[in-house]
Amino acid sequence: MTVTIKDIAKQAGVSITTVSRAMNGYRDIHPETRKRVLQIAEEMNYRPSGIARSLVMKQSKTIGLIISEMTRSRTGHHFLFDVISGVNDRAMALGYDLILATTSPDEQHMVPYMELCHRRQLDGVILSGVRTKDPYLQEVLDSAIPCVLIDVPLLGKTCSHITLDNRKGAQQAVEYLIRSGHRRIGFINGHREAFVSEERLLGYQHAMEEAGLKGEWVFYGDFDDASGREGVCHLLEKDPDLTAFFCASDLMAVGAMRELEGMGKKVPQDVSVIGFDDIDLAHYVTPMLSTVHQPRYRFGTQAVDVIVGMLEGEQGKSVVLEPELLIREST
Amino acid sequence: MTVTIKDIAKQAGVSITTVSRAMNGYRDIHPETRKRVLQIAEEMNYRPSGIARSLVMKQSKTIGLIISEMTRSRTGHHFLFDVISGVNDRAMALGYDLILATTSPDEQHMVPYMELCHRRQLDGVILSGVRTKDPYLQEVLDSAIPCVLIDVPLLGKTCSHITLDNRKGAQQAVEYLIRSGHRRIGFINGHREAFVSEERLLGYQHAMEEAGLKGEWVFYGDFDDASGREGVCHLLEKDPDLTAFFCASDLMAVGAMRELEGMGKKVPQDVSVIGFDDIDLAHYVTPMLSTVHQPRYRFGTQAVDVIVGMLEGEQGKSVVLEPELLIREST
DNA sequence: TTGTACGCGTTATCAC
DNA sequence: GTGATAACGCGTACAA
Repeated sequence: MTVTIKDIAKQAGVSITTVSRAMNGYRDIHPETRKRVLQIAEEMNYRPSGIARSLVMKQSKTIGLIISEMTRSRTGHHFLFDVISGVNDRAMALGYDLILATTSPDEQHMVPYMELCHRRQLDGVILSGVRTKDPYLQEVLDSAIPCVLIDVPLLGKTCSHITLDNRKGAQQAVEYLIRSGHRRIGFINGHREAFVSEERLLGYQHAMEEAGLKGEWVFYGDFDDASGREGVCHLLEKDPDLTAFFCASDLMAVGAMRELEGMGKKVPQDVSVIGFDDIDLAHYVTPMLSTVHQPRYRFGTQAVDVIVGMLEGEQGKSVVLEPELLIREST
Repeated sequence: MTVTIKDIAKQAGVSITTVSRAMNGYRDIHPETRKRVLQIAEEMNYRPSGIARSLVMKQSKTIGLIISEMTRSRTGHHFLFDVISGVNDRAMALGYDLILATTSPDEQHMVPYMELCHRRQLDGVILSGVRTKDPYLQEVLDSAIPCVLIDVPLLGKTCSHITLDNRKGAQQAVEYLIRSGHRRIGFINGHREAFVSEERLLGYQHAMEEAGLKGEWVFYGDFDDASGREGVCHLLEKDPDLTAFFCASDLMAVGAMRELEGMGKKVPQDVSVIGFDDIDLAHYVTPMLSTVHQPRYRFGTQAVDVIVGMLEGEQGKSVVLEPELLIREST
């Protein structure tokens, strides 16, 4: 038997209205009464029902974190955990509960999405892992419920996004390689459906052009280590004289290093490798991987802040975090 | 304006009762009517409110995943992500929503715990990261709501747990080292407040005794790589002739390897190292780490299954998963 | 300062 | 087969 305000009311000899007022800290109530009510509530071990409250208040104090392809891609692991962690911490701190959900790209016809939103009356939603041309992105935009996209640059009245300055990050990495004397630099990118891939490519190209370097050695992988290996093979085949690789993920960078080792090339003596993300792995591998750091945890906390901002009437906005180039042993 | 069954009722010219029946697939309703109602619902883009439903049904179709010290310990990362992933997938598949929450050991006087349970009317709860002597464990046990503990061997009417056969896992690892000819084997354990630590110690001791080995070289760390390094120093100081280390986590094992390298010892030529967990990192480091595999994802899926089982009236039970020794390059 | 009464969106129990 | 109507637990005009 869960105890409700009605029980408390009876016990305290007042009406439920009074109990409700006491609980919610209204001032137009006799201090004596409030004290008594509060004490009785305490004694009876009363716990308010968020469910009932949501129903009448029309807001659930809940935000949803929807992740695309969470399980499928081993890749996401390192990135996602910190994002989840950040979202969770910030949401809790602000008094929101967090509902976690996932979609596969196939079934994400917005059906499960909108359904979840209404079913749980989500106050706001954070989307991660969405591909640029996901069919239901438009629906998200049209929807009235505030949402923030991670790494997808959509903007709307109730739609914000948060991302890293990927172009700048890539540019810094490549510029560093160039300053280190490299001229023939391969770029192992992520898949084409990721917005970040476009941006990182732009950064790569820009840095190369600025330095007056002509060639363009680009391979499209899938962010995982296997495609890092592929990338090395593929690019080296096109040009055996490459002396450096910039990879769009640490996992691909590690794969690249392993492949290079297998081919008898030393990192960083013979060829330099630089990654992207700065996952834990980056400083556990040998040689320790130079990389572009992403403040993943902050992606999460900021996402929540942006949502709450929109809940308070702010327009959708664009948050761009700063990358940070970390030089370790692989360059 | 969210559309409710009332709107549909009006539109269809029937009562809300009929609508409700149509939606929930009752049979005592005219096929024609049901069809019409369903179609109108579809047209109006109706989404049922789980909130309202929960209120009257007294069950929310929601399970909570409560993680202790999620952010604080970098250690948990690799273990937790897969657990979360498993819980999420299985919960979704079974029609449950997942609420994620965290506690710090300081403030976990059950207040936030029980509060969350009632606030969201959780049908069941999964706890991870709890330390053996957390004060509020008892409360969890007493509570009427079904819960399953991960890696804490409590049992009750509505309380199950799920864990690995840690003793066997440790034993297998140490036995392997012994079979490989090692006699002086150090054990770098996790902290004392973890149940798994006790079990792994037992496994280590058992294997040593079985082989008639007398010495016992044990160090208590904290599961992270830093304490792996410490462990090596500490134990080697006590006995410079140790030729192998069994570590209660992969992270500690990696730390141990790094420390050994720093001391000029080759792994595995001079000394063998074996870890526990089988996190991704294990096969990215050089040399690739031999370790005891934990089916983390299954921890998650099983946990959900157990909860649902209890929801259907089953008693609390104990699920023990099988470890698997993975031999790679560090031994 | 306090109480009455209504509504939030559903399901369930009755009648009809 | 279908429709009132009463819950579910809470917030809140409006009265008193």
